[in-house]
Amino acid sequence: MTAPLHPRKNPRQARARATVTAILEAAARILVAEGLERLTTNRVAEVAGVSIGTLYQYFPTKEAILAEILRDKRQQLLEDIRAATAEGTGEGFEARLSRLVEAAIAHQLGQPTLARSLEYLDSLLPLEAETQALKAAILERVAGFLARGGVARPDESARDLVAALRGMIDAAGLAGETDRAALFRRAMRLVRGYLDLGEGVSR
Amino acid sequence: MTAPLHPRKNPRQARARATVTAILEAAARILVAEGLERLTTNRVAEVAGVSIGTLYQYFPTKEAILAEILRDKRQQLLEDIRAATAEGTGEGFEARLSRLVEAAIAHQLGQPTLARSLEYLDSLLPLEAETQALKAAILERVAGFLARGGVARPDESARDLVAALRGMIDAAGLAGETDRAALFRRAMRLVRGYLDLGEGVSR
Amino acid sequence: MTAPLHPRKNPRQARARATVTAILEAAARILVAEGLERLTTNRVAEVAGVSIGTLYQYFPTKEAILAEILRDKRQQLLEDIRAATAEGTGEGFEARLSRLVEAAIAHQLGQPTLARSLEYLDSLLPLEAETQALKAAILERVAGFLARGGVARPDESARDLVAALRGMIDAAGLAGETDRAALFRRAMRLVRGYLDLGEGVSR
Amino acid sequence: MTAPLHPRKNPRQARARATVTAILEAAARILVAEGLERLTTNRVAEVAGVSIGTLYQYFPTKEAILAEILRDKRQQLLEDIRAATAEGTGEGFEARLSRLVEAAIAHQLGQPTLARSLEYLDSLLPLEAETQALKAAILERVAGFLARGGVARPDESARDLVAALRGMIDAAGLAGETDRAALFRRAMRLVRGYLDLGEGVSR
DNA sequence: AATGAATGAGATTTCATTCAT
DNA sequence: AATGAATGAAATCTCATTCAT
Repeated sequence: MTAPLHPRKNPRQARARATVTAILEAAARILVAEGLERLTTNRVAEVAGVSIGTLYQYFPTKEAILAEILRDKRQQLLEDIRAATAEGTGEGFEARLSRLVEAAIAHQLGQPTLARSLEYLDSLLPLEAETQALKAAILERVAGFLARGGVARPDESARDLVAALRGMIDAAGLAGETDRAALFRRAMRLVRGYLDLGEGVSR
Repeated sequence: MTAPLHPRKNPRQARARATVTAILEAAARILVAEGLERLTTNRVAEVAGVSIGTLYQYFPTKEAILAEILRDKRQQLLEDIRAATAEGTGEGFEARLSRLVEAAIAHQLGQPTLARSLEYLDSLLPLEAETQALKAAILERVAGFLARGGVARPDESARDLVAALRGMIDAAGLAGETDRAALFRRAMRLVRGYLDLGEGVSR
Repeated sequence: MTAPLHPRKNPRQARARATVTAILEAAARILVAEGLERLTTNRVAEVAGVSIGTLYQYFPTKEAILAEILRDKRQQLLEDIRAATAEGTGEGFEARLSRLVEAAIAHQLGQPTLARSLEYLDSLLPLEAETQALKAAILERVAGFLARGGVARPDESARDLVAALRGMIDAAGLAGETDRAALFRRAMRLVRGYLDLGEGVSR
Repeated sequence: MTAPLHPRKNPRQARARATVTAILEAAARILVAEGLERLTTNRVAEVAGVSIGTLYQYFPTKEAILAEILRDKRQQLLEDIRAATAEGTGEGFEARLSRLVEAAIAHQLGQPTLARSLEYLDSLLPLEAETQALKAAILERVAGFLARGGVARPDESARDLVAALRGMIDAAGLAGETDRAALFRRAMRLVRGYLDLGEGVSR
């Protein structure tokens, strides 16, 4: 129930690191192609080309594998958001906002099955602190950015916008939409509208 | 996989109807309280107070039960949307839009676990035609409403708005928000902004 | 860890009761013939002639099966001891003592592997209250009997005698001894000696 | 099953001897603290501070480790019994008997978990010849001692007494008894009674 | 119509042991 | 001599579904 979601061993040798990578990639591949319910530890091991015993050397439970993937994805998103909202680039608020929305689209549009599965996972597992912290850090970063842009109630706004964007991008992905530029324009309209930024040039 | 998702029998007698209702309510209750992965057919039967054999008299598979619940929910949402967007009430576009958003909040905010589970189910199952048709009908109805309001690309806009609203309301529910009026105001801001309706009186 | 050791279902139909009996008998048979470490749930189901699923309908864990067997054995021993030490039969202390020793031999000598396994189990499992209570009841009954016979420190003496007797009978069984009369005479010598009863006629 | 239970290598070098000792001590420690079922070869290696590969350099199977521990314990008991029953010390039969019982208590009372596990092991494994021979040697030594004291059927008596004593001491240990002097008095009563030695001064 | 006993494929996980380095 | 990554048979247990009554 409160089983550890952390990896079991820190792989020391190069071979071991390759094995861990293979397992994570295999699991992600299955998630992308078939979804959560088709992902079994046996299948992960098989796709990764390792034995089931090896898988369990590095991950104490199936959930630990999934948690690791989710953590990786979130970590990556957080870094993209940091880059998009970084200070001192000479860019204005709106330019940064654009890059934020672009990052969200890049993060989500490619693999809707994976994104959906991970999101469902998040509500499913009593996720360990670090992954929850990443989620909080993402919201915090966005809220900070909004606050510097003069937005009222930045925490609430960050939550609203992140969730609305995710919903919209996810639906577009499921509907098979691939024109990122068009999606970006609509997403910007949504965000700017919520923030009462007026017409803007990016329209 | 290609098993029929329709109920096996058309319950004609009162007792049979009561049994079907009990099963659906039991399943919904489990979904609300514990989520999809804790829902087993044996548990549904137990909670419903019928035997597992009886359950399978009325539903050919577990998925059929879930599909029925999803169908019911969607049917209800469709009707609420129809009522909100009905013509000839003397109301204007914006008033109807408000009622649409209110319907969405009413539909989603109460039971986030249930809503999440059903949404995940939707992406999970090869859902049967009728349920998919309901989803399409909902989008179509919203698109028609938007078109009558002069919105360009109504299909795309309907999909965007429904998805963004769902994401935002869902996140608010998970975050424990209960102030519907405040949520409504922000949702309206989102929708009006996307539709470029200008400031408005926010109702 | 603290999983329930009680049966899962109370079998209502005759068939179900027969199944439970078959499972318990199969487990006991494996214990007698091969010992604890060869006993697996799959083997128990196979020997019982039921499917593994059926086994788990009635017993939540492997330990629950073993606990039930141990409980049954103890219950039976307790009843034999009660009969042996019952009041109002007109018998004297020594005659009852003889019957007590006879009961111990009858209980233990036949199936040394079973007895050893169950004893080891006892120290292994955090056995549930009822089984522990039976153990205590047995000691209490013997202690009460000794007290009525004028023995000092009856609790301590009961524990000593029960344990010493069990050890001796167990060793005799393992060594292949089958002459119960001879074993009985030595056991009586042990017990009478410990109790300082002098030569006695039963020698 | 028919695998050799002897160590694989004769550790000639000091380091190798230290490794073997570390492994045996680690296994014993786990046995004392957690019992047989928690003892795994990987855990033994970890606790011993060596790699699993190294462990298998010195012991062909897990059982070989356990057999070695049992052999050591038995060897030690045999030596204690030899010392207790040695001739030419000017002591009489009863004094030697006392020292025998003291040796048994010293051997068994301290670590009931270890003792239980080893005893169970004995009945479990097809133990290798040397360990069985030690067991026989112990009984033989006790039987010889009893024979010199004029006891009839010395082999049988040795088996009975050793087993009864072990049972009694084991139960006292499990019950948490720590007063060795009191236990010794009762043990002597048991032994003297069985041997018909009369009241005695109980030392 | 209803029951509930029974099924068994399949999932997760462990652990003694091997072998390339 | 030592390491530790890798193996895979085998164990426990679940749960959707069937079918005799």
